Amino acid sequence: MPSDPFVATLEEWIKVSRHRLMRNFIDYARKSGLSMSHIGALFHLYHEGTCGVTELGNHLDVTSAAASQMLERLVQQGLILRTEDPDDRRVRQIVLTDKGNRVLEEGIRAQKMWLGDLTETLSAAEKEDITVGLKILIEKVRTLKQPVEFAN
Amino acid sequence: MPSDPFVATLEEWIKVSRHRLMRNFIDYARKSGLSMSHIGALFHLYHEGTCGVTELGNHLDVTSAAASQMLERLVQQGLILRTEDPDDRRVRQIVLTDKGNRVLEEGIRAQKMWLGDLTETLSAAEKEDITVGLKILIEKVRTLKQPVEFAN
DNA sequence: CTAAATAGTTAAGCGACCTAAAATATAAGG
DNA sequence: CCTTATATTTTAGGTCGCTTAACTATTTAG
Repeated sequence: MPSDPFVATLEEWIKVSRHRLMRNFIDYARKSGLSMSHIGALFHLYHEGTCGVTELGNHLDVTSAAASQMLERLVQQGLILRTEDPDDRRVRQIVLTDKGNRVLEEGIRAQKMWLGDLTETLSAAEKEDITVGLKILIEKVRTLKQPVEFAN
Repeated sequence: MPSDPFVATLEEWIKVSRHRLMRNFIDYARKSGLSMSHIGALFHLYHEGTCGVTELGNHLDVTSAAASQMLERLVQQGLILRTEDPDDRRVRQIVLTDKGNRVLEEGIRAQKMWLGDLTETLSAAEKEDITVGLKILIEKVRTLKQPVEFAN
């Protein structure tokens, strides 16, 4: 129970929206047949653009052997592309394919539909008030130091 | 590219916070050693309070045999309790134990820490603006019809 | 009382995914 | 050139989680 009413409101909002995001995420994972590791890998690539096998393994906290095997499956499913780094031929450059990108975007679609439903219940004045607050939040989150090993 | 600036802002906020929530979630899943199904089951119980084996299987989209086996593991880990329904002795009543609750709350803590960091960067006026907007959002989400089979 | 339906568990088999260890290829430093 | 370090893959072996099918227990309907 935080004393700051702002913190209480923010926590409440995160709680409410987390329930929705989690459901979307879990349902999506099951429907797409992707494991936690797969999703972790695809999202890392989605945000980072490219990375090597060992690097991805570190990120997911598995051995490079495990990462190699998992990536092989993703290659076979056509979700990622694995090419040689011309600068250091020991390294593989992993990138999402168009199909991989589409699979991820699909997981995001359910959230957009939810937002659409939400928007319909709001008046113009309410939208304006919310927009003001969210714009501040977005700006601050962007400048906030990232606790994990990569940036947004 | 939505024409409504409100929708654009809301989508942007969800995008920014989703990145953070996903990372928290995936890291948490790996650290706690829980599979996607485990987490799906625990969260269902967290929100619903109790349910039967087959019911949970339907929710997670697996057979009742799979649900039974998974719940057996969760029982052994002390995360859930499985008792007989006195009204229909074929049915089992599944509930979270205190330990199960603690494990879930732990997954939520990382988010609270992030919010704490965020709060420190805000002025009182900014907090006020954000609070106004979020309170509207929370209220609307609460009254929004749930698309899935359960309520918040 | 008996037959059919329902809830859950158990058993066998399979694929996914992880690890450790060995193998392969490349790079970097004397 | 030779050694050592680095990046990845392959192999062998174990555990997990899923399915189908068979089985037990209980309830419901006739």
